[in-house]
Amino acid sequence: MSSIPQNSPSLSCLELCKSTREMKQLQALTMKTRPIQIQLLYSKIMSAGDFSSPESLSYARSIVKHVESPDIVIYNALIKGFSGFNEKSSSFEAMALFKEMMMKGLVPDTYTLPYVLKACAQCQSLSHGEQVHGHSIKTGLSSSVYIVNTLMRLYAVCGIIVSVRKVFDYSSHRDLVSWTTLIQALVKMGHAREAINVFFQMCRENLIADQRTMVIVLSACARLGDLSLGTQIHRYMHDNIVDYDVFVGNALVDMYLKCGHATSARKVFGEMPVRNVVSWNSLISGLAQQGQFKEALDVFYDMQTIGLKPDSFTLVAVLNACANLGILELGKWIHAYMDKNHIPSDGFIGNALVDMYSKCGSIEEAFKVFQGMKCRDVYSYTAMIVGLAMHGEAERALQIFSLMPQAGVKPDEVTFVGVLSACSHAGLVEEGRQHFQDMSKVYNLKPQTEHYGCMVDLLGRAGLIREAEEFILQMPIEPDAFVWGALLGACRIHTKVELGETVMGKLMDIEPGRDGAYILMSNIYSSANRWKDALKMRKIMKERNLKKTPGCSSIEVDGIVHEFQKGDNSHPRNIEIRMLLEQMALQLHNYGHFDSTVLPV
DNA sequence: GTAGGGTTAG
Repeated sequence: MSSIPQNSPSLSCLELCKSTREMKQLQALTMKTRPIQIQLLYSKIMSAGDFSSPESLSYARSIVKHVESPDIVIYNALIKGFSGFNEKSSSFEAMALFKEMMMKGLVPDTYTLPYVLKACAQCQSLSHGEQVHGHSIKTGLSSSVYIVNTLMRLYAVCGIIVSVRKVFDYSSHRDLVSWTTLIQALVKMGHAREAINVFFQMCRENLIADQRTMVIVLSACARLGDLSLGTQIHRYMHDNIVDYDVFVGNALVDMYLKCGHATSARKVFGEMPVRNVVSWNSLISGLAQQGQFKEALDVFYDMQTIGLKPDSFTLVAVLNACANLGILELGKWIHAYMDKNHIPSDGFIGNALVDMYSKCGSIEEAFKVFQGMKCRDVYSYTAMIVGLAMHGEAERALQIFSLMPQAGVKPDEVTFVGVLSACSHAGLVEEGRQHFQDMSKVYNLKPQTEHYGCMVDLLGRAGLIREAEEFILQMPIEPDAFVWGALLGACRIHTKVELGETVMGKLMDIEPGRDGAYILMSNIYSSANRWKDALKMRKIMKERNLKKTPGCSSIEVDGIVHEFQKGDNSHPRNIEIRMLLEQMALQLHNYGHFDSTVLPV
């Protein structure tokens, strides 16, 4: 390059270029004249840093093909450029360039390797990454802390925690980024407790965390749902004067909610000097996860009021709240909003939509969304199957299930809860048995108590009480209240007093403080005309002051949500509602329906 | 010119 005279006309023209387009024109001219100037031109393009689009990068790459001997600076710049896009083809290009430079005998430096490792990480290309790792050891570059950290990152995204740990343990230089990357990798792989231990170890080595470390540590606390730990970390931030930024604030809001402390979450949220859409999403979805659906919607309305545009995370959380409150109107509004803003009903949001429609009683709308989805994953299928089962459409639920293998979607444990409950509702004993068997034999899934409970329910409803009992005795895991409860339910339907009493004993051992079993048992006695015993059950419940599971329901009429709790008479139109309920119960009674749960209180 | 951050479903 030094051979080019400083007064070269093309160089001075180059100084005047203001855009890639102008440089392209100049390049067309120079290409024909002196090849060496292409390299100069190219260096200029590099320093202009116009790599905002893959197109401009490809263009730069195409120029390099004309350069006789590109140097390491050019390769580094190109590899950096291609590794800067979160796209597989770009990452592959970066890796190809790395190979190319090696073939040309150029020796990568401490800048090259982090760039190319970033590309490997982006497309989770472990084999390429391992080659680069090997290369770094051979050339002695592996002592560079940047290379150590990008190697750890690579193994972390590939999910190989052992290798992350190895690189960390064997490296002579570690900095805050190394520790943070290790902590992050552990959290990601579900070892949150260990991540926290590593954080404390880091503190013992007198390193002070910064915001990025704190965000990850807080996410570990959130995963653990450990409030006292989370609070301790919050205090650490105060003591070490770790400044809040919006990321830290969001992580705190999320942590407090996942630890079940909505008050602190709201306090942090309220004190945040800057909030973004993620802050709002954390609060809304966190409240919904805590079962505070109405509160979640109130926050959503506040967000609307300040004019902040919801994103797909917001919409998923709001749909979740709608589903649980049965607010079809708002759910439909969200759907319309999506259409208007060209948000496709795919992925998380499509699944949330299916769930919302089916829980709000619009099973056909749910089906429409499900059918219109471009890609369906196990969540989509499960939501649809569970929804159909809930609506008593067992045949259709099982039909959807049968489509899963050909779609290449593997059912999981929750899918089978849907499948088995569909069989149970439809009384499909043989089919249920088959699916239960397939669960472990074909799909290699371990049945959990929910699945055993479904089977007991299935057998029990069908009157196969003895078999249901044996089924429980043969369980490889400890039966819980769900399983015994299913058997007690069967005893109620088929008036099995003696067995009911035995099961009742088991349930009292497991869940002595719950009222459900007493109510069922009392109903069993009533069915057997043993009124005295039935009354005794109710009396015991009162005496022991049992924790009542509050029966709760809600309905939305003209945009207003009306919530009802068991024994709650606070609704302004309570009297009218009670009268209507009584009439309905009477009519049901006249039609031969004697279920005590619908009789007037 | 190099590395580490938060929120979503059945």
